[in-house]
Amino acid sequence: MTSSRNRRADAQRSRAAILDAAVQVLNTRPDASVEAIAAAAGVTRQTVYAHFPSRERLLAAVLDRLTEETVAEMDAADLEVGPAADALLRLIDAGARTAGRHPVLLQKISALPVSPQGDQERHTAVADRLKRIIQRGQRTGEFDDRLPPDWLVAVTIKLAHTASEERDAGRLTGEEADELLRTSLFRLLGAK
Amino acid sequence: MTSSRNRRADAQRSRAAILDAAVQVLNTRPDASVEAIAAAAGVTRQTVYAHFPSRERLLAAVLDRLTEETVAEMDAADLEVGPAADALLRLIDAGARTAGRHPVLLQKISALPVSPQGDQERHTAVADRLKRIIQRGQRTGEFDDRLPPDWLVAVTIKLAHTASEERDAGRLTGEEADELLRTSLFRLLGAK
DNA sequence: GTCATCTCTTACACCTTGTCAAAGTTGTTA
DNA sequence: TAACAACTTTGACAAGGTGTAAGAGATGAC
Repeated sequence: MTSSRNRRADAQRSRAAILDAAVQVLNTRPDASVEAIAAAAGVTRQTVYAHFPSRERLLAAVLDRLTEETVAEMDAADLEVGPAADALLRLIDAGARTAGRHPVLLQKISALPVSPQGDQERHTAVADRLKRIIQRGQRTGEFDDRLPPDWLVAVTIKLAHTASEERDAGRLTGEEADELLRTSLFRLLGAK
Repeated sequence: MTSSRNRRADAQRSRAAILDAAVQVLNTRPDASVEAIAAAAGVTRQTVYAHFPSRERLLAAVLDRLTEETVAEMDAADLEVGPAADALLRLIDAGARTAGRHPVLLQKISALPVSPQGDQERHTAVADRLKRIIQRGQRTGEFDDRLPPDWLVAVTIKLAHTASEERDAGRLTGEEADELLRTSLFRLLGAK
């Protein structure tokens, strides 16, 4: 739904290089300067400003890119197929995998002053897919339907984050985190 | 366990004024400059630096103060008394009340580059109280004991945050949020 | 090959953090 | 109450960040 209509191939390459560099640099140093990002992209700071009007908008574009990545990986996971519980776990796994590739970035940047509106759009992109699975599970009776889907969506995302954090902090192994997350989710959803 | 040994009354007043101002200013503008905070405290920027070696340490001190506040309110809630489920709800209520007084600040600052160590200490202060209740509930059979207390602590905190956010975002009323939180927590804890 | 587009260089204004030194002021203590 | 130490203020500085601007140079598109 966007942008690059009639842009020179040159410009598109620059934009992509900047975004790539931003993802990489910000992932190890979330407060990196525009200068540093430009340098990593092999470009001048002014060129960055030619593509993104401000640092904030650049960060927003980075988040958009990561969200697209995540959504794509989720959509490759055949969410409409099989038991809702399995689809749910596949979706969470897809999300965790892409998020795991950019741990620092997602941890630090997501909580920063980006746009509240864009934040909403990014959120709904993945939330919608989650909601569809939960609703399907409630329709088929796999999940209890006494809790509203929107609430369960929010809670599921938070639980997944919790599991990731506990694993990253070394308080749980990967298997422990997976198991606890699965058990907790099923209790919440009233699965089975 | 700290600091102000033999400090002039003057200095203590300044320090308190700075922290008060910081809480107030940062709550409406989380990225306020040290200058702005100093001005709100009726003090020069250099005076702030006389008390706190850096902006970061000032923010850490602010978080410490809010944590103390929260912990105090929690300890006033008779957590060792009555059914664990009730104590749990009282604790969450105490936390939500103090956190509700500084919504922006807690939302934005907590995720910022403060110290990872101090962050841990702050976290354990409230987590310990939560953990004690959960363990008591598991001992008495009020709660299921198949999930480890540390995990349940982390999840409970996250659920409480979720409820607050959904309420703040206008997607739930206060009562709805309370009810959903209660139901979800009890499912997770295997209450009853 | 021309032209519009994109990039680079250089430069600037402004803000913020952190540091320093010297001159004030105020609390404490004798 | 006088003297001293502790605290605050004023003024100034360096370093580094964001955002803007103009003009010269390079390069893709047609």
